[in-house]
Amino acid sequence: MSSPVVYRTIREQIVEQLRNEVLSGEIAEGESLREQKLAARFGVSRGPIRDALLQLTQEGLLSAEPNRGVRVCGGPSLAIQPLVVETRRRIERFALETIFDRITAEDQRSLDEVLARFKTACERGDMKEVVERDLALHRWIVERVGDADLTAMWLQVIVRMRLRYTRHKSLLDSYREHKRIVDAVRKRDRAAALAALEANIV
Amino acid sequence: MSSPVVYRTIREQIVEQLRNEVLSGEIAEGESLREQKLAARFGVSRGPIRDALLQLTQEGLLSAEPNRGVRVCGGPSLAIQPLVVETRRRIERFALETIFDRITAEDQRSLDEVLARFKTACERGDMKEVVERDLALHRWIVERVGDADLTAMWLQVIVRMRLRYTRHKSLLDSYREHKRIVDAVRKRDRAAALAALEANIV
DNA sequence: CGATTGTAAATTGTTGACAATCTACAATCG
DNA sequence: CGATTGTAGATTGTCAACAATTTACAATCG
Repeated sequence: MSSPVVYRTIREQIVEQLRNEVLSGEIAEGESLREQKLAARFGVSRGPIRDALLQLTQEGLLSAEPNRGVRVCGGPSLAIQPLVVETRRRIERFALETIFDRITAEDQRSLDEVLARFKTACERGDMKEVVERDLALHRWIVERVGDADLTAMWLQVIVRMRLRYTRHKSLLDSYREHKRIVDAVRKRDRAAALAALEANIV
Repeated sequence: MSSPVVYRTIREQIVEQLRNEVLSGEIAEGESLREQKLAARFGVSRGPIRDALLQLTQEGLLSAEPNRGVRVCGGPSLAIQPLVVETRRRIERFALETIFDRITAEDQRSLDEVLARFKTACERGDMKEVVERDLALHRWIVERVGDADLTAMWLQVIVRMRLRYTRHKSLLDSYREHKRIVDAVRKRDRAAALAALEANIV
């Protein structure tokens, strides 16, 4: 889980790069993405660009229309945030309950590592990385269940969630919330872990 | 909503055809789908086939691995069905509550029409069509909200749900459950509509 | 002067070809 | 005889080119 990412295709790399640029706001909402320009930028043919755009469209980050290209979606819908939050809570709660009794020492090390990276991101105050590392911890929990359907549902929910770091005085507050989760898992305190997890998802 | 479907691209057509074949079991679980064979079968180039396969992979029906093609996924995960059912219930309940006070006479006509089609399918006993028409009614409710994020989340849940018609003595029981929803909407009885909707999602 | 038509450029959708990777099987080795 | 290597065919990933559609702007019409 902490192994370096190995890319098998050009598309994977482009998907990840564009996804990060959209999520970080580097590419503005409403902006059109041009296949040919992106192909020139990445130095590849349009094929994998099209694939990447299609994937990100399916993921919910982009919005496509036949013959008219794709646009970056306006951020997640405000109207459904309560439903998104609740859904995410239930998915992650389900995941944590499912894996709780099978957490290994290696799992704990992975969690600690993911948490440490999150701490570093919070200390740096790099919002892009904070978001990435925050979600990485939650993703770790969901993926540990080993059910592709669960992971896929979670992903579709997470891209539609408006993360709110403004509720913290400092980003390290967010780190502490996550630490509470990881510590409770270490102590084998199920109730505390679940409570900490849910408290973090607002 | 009852207007005929107009395809803008070859891909759209292929997506729909393949999706139906997968959902109906015509293409068996675990079976590999070959781009070149499908291209020959549909009489088109591999491009739109690739696009269609990628889309269906993102939808959760297929499973892809770089350089190794795609396979039809084993049906929805059993382990997460309770979560799927609950999630779907909450999404649809949210949708019905949201639209309840803005149902127009035209909306009611659409609902009646969708319901009539479902009744016909149940009478015919054509399971493929039953499923399709069953979901069409629920989809109508969700889409009526007019929030793309909500619809997308619902779609990702619905493909992971194992529909259970075996709980009925007859398919017409399922029709009657749906009729209860539509009738309650007609009577403007919110509580009854919500109860009927949830009773149908098991 | 607003509406309509025509045209060129930009862009997407599709096609066919080549490169890269995988699979299956035969031949060789220890 | 099991393990390894080599080869051919199948298949996917990518590329470049052509066809189809859209966009933007100028010219023409009423």
